Amino acid sequence: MLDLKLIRDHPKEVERRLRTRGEPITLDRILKLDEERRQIVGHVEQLKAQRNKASEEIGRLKREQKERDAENLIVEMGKIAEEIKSLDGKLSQIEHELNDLLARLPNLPHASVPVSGNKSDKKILREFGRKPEFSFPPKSHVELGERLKILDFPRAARIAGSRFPLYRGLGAMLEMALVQFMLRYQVQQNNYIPIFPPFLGNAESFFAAGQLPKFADQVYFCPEDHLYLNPTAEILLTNLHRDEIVDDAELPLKYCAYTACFRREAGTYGEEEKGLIRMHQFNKVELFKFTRPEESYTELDSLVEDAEDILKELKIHYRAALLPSCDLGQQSTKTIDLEVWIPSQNRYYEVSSCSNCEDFQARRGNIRFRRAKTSKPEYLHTLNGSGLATSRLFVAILENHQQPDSSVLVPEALRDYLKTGRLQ
RNA sequence: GGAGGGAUGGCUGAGCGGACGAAAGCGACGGUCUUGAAAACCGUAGCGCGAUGAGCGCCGGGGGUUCGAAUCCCUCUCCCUCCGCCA
Repeated sequence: MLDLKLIRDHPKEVERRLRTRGEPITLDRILKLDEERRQIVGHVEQLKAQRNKASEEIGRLKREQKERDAENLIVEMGKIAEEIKSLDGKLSQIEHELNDLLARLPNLPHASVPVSGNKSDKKILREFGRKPEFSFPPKSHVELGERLKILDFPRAARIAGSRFPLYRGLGAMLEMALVQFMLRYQVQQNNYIPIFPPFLGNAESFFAAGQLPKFADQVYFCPEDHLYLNPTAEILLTNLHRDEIVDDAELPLKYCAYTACFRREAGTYGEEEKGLIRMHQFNKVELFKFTRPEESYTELDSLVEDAEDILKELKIHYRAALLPSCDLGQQSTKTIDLEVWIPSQNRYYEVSSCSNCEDFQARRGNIRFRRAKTSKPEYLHTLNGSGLATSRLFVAILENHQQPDSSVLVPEALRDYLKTGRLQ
């Protein structure tokens, strides 16, 4: 959520920056509603002041047994009460629409973000390793998974439907090993506090993180219980400190969490997204930070590096890309993606997306901190990043480390978990 | 799923229609005292809108009754106790 004051004071500037996202955003309606609201508020507050004074007077008169004077005043106030009621009604209507419009506005892109309407205009920041070279035609993870009997899409479809994963045998072990390894690494090497959160959340939580109201159609919802299934632990972790004033001495707070993630993926198709690439359910270890405003961008850089550590440990070729303005998620001011090489498709795929949301979520969730005992609470900044999504990592490991005989070499870092160096 | 009891400031907890933005205690902050600290004593202090003013709003959320609601009514959410069911 953007600060309404900022919109009011610099409407043209805000509009221009929002439009770099490539959406035809206009603030006219918001500005008009804000103006109307302020007018009515002025009027109704005046009436309420009058009412408060009279009510006090009535109380005093009754105590002094001046029933008749009190009675007169009560009759007089009846009219004002009605007027207040009608104005309050109008006001809540206006505020409802205003808040809804505000809640759907995306965050302002950061100055360092490349301005472009073309998603391929990302800036490659750095690469690690190089594309593997094969002396044989490399197979896709789908084919490898079938041969090794570690992935079973037909049976997953029987149980739940298309786009659900089913890992079997060493496949199941590998998936769990990745989760274990990543969680342990981030906790022990990079000092994140591990969290095992609920996998469902309420509407308030989904609103605070920015998922609601705009993206309601992308999440699974249990209407009987008013609960939403977790699409990313970012949402759950954002709400760890909702409606709290965090102690300044604790900042920056670094959390990581494993969760299964569920997404409806409504409206996504694509021949190339075969196998595990885009699922309704996948596993992810999430990194999350609450920081002071002035340190959030250096913390974003270190968060990206923390996620990169995992790919380096697993010896997978990847690149880090700064996304252009048109490719930013609604709550993000700046996003850096990590993309791994997928040989069978001859292209890179995102396995991590690290974003600074500045105070966008903090404002929605009322998450603040206090610099000193006596100072005013301020909104803090929230950052999130995958560290990493296992399902796509699983694909990268299979395809990048495959051998001529269709076996797959297990990266050193995972061998202790699997008790074997090779999937075959 | 059934039956009850709750939700008040950083915390504990009183208030149950008018002098209440809210007693009291603890904690916090400032001061006095002290070589320093503790104790004691004195003082300050909630959050939001608004201009650091006036004013308005906020006692779990939403709605209602009333001239006036922390207080009465309806509804939702959450927590606790008991019964039932269950990994």
